[in-house]
This record gives sequence, C-alpha cells and structure tokens, in this order.
Amino acid sequence: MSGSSGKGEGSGPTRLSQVGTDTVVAVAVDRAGGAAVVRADGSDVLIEPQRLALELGEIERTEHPRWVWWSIDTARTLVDLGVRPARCWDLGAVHRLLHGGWRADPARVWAVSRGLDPATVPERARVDLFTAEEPTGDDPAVRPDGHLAIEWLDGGWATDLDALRRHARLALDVYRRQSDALDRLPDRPGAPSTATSESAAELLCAELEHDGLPVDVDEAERIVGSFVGPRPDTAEDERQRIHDRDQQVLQNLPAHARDDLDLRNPADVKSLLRRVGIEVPDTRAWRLEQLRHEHPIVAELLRWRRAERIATTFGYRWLDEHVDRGRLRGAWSGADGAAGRMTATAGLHNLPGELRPAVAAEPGHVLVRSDLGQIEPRVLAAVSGDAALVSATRDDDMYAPVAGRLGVSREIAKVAVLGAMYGQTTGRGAEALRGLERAYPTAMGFLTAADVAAQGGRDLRTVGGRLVHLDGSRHDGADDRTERSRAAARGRFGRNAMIQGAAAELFKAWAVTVRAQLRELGAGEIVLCLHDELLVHAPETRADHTAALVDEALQAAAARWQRRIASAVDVRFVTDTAVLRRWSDAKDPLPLPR
DNA sequence: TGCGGCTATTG
DNA sequence: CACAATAGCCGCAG
Repeated sequence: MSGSSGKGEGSGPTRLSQVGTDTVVAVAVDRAGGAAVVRADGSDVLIEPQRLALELGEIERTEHPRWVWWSIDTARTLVDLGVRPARCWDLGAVHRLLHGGWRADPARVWAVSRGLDPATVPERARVDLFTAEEPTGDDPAVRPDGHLAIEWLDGGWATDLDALRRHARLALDVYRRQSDALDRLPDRPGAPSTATSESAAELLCAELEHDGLPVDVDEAERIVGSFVGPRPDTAEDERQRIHDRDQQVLQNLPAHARDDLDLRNPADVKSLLRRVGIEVPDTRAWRLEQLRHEHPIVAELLRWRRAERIATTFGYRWLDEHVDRGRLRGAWSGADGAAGRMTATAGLHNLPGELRPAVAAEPGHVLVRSDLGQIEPRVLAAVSGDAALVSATRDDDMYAPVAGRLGVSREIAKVAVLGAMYGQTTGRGAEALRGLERAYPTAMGFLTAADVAAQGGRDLRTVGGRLVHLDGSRHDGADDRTERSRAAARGRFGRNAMIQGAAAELFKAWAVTVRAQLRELGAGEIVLCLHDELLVHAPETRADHTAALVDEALQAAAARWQRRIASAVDVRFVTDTAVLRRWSDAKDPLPLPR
C-alpha cells in the first residue's frame, strides 16, 4: 500500500478514498443547522436539524461507513444525538499523530495538510483588518492564499446546509492528503492503522465524557466526611472548619509561635519544624514520613495534609462540580502533547485510593476491571525487537527471567529495567544497568539511540508513527551546566516517549477493540481508561462474557499492533481481569455467575 | 491576573 | 522521587 498518487485534477491527489475495504463519508454537523454527508464519489446528503438522529443513524446502519470529521466536536455532537458510529477518521487526531503538538483546529489542519506554513495561518484579528481578502476563489471557504476562509477562524462553524456541505467536502480532501502522508511515512508501515485506532479513541473520549464513571454518591459523601467532617452549611461554617483543622496542628506549638504560621506555605512549615528541632530541605510527605516519630506535630501535619487535600481537591465542591446523576464526568483527550497518552480532567486519572470504594456499579451491573501487566517492558521488547527480551515476555512475570539472566534479585532487575526506560543513571539500579547492556544490547541500544537523538533536539516518531516534537533551542544566558542538564532531560524524555508512546498506542488499540465488541454484543460500555487499565460497566448477566471479551480483545489488538512493527515480533501481553462491584474490590473480586 | 514553585495524587 | 498527567495554593512580578 504505497502512495501512488495518480494524476491530479486541480490541486488534490486522487488516491482511492478507502481504508482497506471501508466506504468513506465525510460529515459536518451542527445541532441547529443540520448536517451534510459527502461520499467519496461526490454524492451528498443534506439533513435538516430535526431529522439528524434518524438519518445519520440510518446511514450508519445501511452503509456502515468510516465517518470522516474535523474534530472531536463532531463526535460529541453525534454522541449527544445518540448516534455512535463504529468507525471514524478524526482529522484533528490524525494531524496530531502526523505532525505532533496539541493544536489541531481546522485552519491549522487544513494548512498543514496542504503543505502551507502553519505560522501563516491567519488569525481572526488580522483578517478583520484585511476584509479585502474575503474569499473570492471557486470555493468560498478557501482564500486566495490557500488558507481556510474567515468563517473557520475563531471556531465559527457556519450553520446553513450549504456551508456544512463545503466543510464536509474540504474534510474529504484533507482526509485524502493525510491518508497519503501516512502511507508514505518512512519506516512506519503501521501508521495508517494507528490513525484509525487513534481516531476511534477520540470517539471513545466523546463517549466517556457523555457516559461518565458510575459513582455511589452516598458513599462518596461518607468518605469525604470521614476526612473533613460533614458538609458545612454556610461560608462562615466552612471558614470555622478550616480554622479548627489548622489549630489541630498548631496547638502542638507554644501559643506565641502559632501566629503568622500558614500551614499552606512550605516556608512556614519549614520554620514550624525548625521550632521543634527538625531541619529539612523540603517538606514533602515521603520525607516527613521518616520523621514521624521525632515529634508529635509531624504526624499531625501529615494527617492535616491528607484532609486538606481532600477538602481542596476531592471534597464536597469537587462532588458538586463533577458528579451528576450518579456519574463522574470530565473532559477527555485522546492524546496528550508529549507521547500520546489519554488524559482526563475532574480527577478521573488521579483519584486517591481512599475514594475508589465510591466508584461502584449500578444496580444490576458489575465493573469489569482489566489491566495490562508490565506493559512498558513488554513494549520495549516489541519495539526494539530484542530477541532475548522478547523471549522473557513468555513469562507471566518477565522480570523473573531478566533477573535470572542478570544474576540479581527480581527487585533489582525491575528497578534496572524501569530505570533504563526512564533514563536513570544513579541509584540501586545503576550497576544492574551494565548487566542489562550486556544481556539485552538491542533493547538498550534502541533506548540510547532515542536518548541521543532527543539530546540533539531531533524530533522522534513512535513505532506507530506519532511525531514527538523536541525543542532543542538554547536559551540565551544559560551556562554550560544548565544546557547540559537540559539536554539530559530531553534525552530522558525522548527515551521514555518511545516506550510510553508505543504503550499508549497499544492500549488505545485494545480499548477501541473492546469498544467495538461491546457495541456489537451489547455487553456493556467502557467507563474509564487509565493508561494500562480499563473499567467496563456491564450488565450483571453478561459479567463472565464481558470479562472474556476484554481478554480476547487484548490478544486480537496486540496481534494487530505488532503487525504495525516492521521487524514483526511475537511479544506476549497479559491482562489481569476481575469482575467487581466496587473499584476498590480488586483484591476481592466477585465470583463469576454461572 | 498570569506564572513559576511546591505539593499531592495517579499510572 | 527517574517518565507522564491534572490540580490546588502561595508568592511575586506586572
């Protein structure tokens, strides 16, 4: 599948508009204005707003197309309408894959797809000064200089059907160009496959935002209350609570020393500790933990920190803001700016362990929790093609054979492997690192190559084709030592991005495979993605079925993902899957219903 | 009001 | 206390 672009008429390449055997249609939709669907053969369907759900649903059922759209905004609108397509192509997501970075607004995606300098993309304010530059060409959405016209520039989305049809046609044009670019990417034969799974992941994000994570609100309130007391009735009440909690710590000091001490100010905490004879370079919890027995105020302080954290970040205000009708909802992103992991707001990705009992299946349902075991070292074996490391992945615990080969304990082997992937050069794993170099030279060479390239400020690409941009610019006035430390940091970042990024691609391939199969079988819905862990909310009666589906989906996704790698290898990936009532029940799973 | 530093949580 | 993320509060510069 190479990009033989035929003779072009006008400007665009005329490559066949298909991914595999997919039928491709572009869609532009606006809830108030309707939708335009444009097929690859140029035919189109215009849909009035009141018939959106009906007709879009009908196209999905009868044509089963791959839907092309500009960004996750379209996915959100469709999900909102109750339309959940099986397959899609998200121009914004593919743009980020091909070109890196975070910004993927239509004006930018369009410009870059046509080889225009993104720095010349006009901004709204500038365009206003040059109204003479209003579109005059064949397509009123495209300016004479090749950039998208004013209607696109500030998120403005024209809502009449003619404009929507133009948006869809232009989307199809960008799709063809992106598809070509992916086919031509050197040494990344899997890039087109990454593009479709990254697109589906973006759609999954829209669904996660819509569906939310099931929360037992009473339990959540109970847990928050156990840290910070009952809900304050008034603002004054709340201030009093905060004061009381502060005094609980400060009463350990003589009265005259309590004033002017702010527990929220690290410098004040240092001087507080100095008063009781404790000198510390910083006041982080792990450091204070070791001094717990030195003075009673240390334990009080740690307890205060815990409560303060719940009160400020995961307290009643957090519940009120993010939990609605029993679901915790946040904004999801399919790929962060660095290596391409999914991200989420509203605490979905950093919920403290104490709050996990509040994440619970609804009546008649269960949570199927599944996580990938040792995903990063397994991914390292796959992307580097290191035969010895690949054979270590046959073990359920791949650190065991590594430890055996190195002649060190499992713990040391683990620290060394993780250290190699993070770029650690000192500490306990440092000596074992030399052993790794001898035993797994191909894997270590892969990491070193990424490190060296990144130190030099050269951009990298993950095995799936994601561009990881590195800023190699020198800062004026930075001395040699500073510059060396910046280069080293870039090296660690680049080395890790190749692993974390590839792992994120595998994870998303798994997640969207699970999504597709759940959809077909009505066996539940994904409610959380957590880097290497999936949470599926499933009907109780399908619990064992759903658990099996999740495991089988990994094998299918991992096989497809490995076929993306030029030096195809056979790494074993493993899951740990359990059926639970509450997220916290991981240690005590439900027996599967017979 | 915006930003860097510090802190805490997660994978 | 390496790699990544979100998020709160504080002090300080503008």
